[in-house]
Amino acid sequence: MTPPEMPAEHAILGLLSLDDGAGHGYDLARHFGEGQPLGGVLRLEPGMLYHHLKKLERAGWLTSTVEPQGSRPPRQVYRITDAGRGELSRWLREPVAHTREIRLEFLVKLYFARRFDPALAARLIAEQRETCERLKQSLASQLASLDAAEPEDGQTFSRLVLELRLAQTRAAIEWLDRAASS
Amino acid sequence: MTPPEMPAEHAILGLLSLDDGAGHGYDLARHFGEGQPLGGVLRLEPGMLYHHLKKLERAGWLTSTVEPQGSRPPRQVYRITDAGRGELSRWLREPVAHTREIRLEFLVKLYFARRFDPALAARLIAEQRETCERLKQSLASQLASLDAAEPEDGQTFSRLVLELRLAQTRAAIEWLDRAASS
DNA sequence: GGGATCATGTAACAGGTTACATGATTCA
DNA sequence: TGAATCATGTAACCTGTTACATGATCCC
Repeated sequence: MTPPEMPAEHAILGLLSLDDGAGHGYDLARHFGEGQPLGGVLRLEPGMLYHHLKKLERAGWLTSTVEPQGSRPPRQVYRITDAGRGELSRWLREPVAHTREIRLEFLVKLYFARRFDPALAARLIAEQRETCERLKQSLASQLASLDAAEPEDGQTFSRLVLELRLAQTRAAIEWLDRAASS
Repeated sequence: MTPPEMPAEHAILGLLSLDDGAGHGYDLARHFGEGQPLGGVLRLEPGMLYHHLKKLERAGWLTSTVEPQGSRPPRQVYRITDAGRGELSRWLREPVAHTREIRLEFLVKLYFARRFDPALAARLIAEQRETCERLKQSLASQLASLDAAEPEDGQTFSRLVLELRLAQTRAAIEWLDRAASS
């Protein structure tokens, strides 16, 4: 489970959890459109949304029932399970491992953490900051050992790569500090 | 062709172009391993590499011939075509559209631009800087219009999203400025 | 009557990841 | 004898994108 951790599926769990634990596809879809705060971070087309709902049900994190609507087409109503709530809160407590995941997955975590509980959001931000700080140290030491070795072909390029990562990580840390005080 | 532009395939074109225009899969694979400068940016498993080689041949950017080796297994030798060289140089002159693409695609472009011609690298960096600068202005104005509107629910979160993008874009610009002078 | 909205999907395709298959040869 | 290297791939699986299919109802 190290690589992606699927932010889309956790976002669905989060929305259902905020919304009394239940909802249907069409309703959830609105949150992932333009103009919506979540839509500014994570775009989800209807096709993928329905796909994720089925996957979450297979995983035991949702259950579904059909609700006839009379005139309207019947709704497939999904309800989050205890296992689903457990998975959601586990996910909300873990910072992301890589700087590149901050743009998408961390922002989604932050969105829900803030809505659930400001203290949870504060802890998440603090732990993400620590993770980034460790990464920064690691990158800095890699840079130092590059400088210590004798100059090789391609060494200038490798330094540029490390410097870019370092710059992005530093920017993330500064942003996290501002995020902590809002 | 707007979204990905497949850096892996252009990297293969670039390697062949540097290496007298021809090479075989196993040989190319070494450049994408650990310790190699390109491998620090773009990891390519053998399976995907051979897949890309066939795709590039279908596109007319490579041709292939079989070279028997006597004792060793025969090699499939790929040679870059004029169309392939054209595509490569087109790609090398275009900056990437989004900040998130700098980490992978722009770095690959930069790697080859530097090896082909320092002047090409300098132009690429300058154009990428302009693209980032335009992005920065756009983000800044989006932020300003958010602040001008009356406070809504979720507006704080949307501001955080924009501030993160702005911070990452600013960091990229500063890095590009350092890259220009090395 | 015609378009937007409600509501749920399927199909086709593109791309990536991991693991495995094959089989000879060179080297410790 | 056994591991690493040379050399090329296939298979299964997952994620994601785009477009389309269906059919009713509400509102102008």
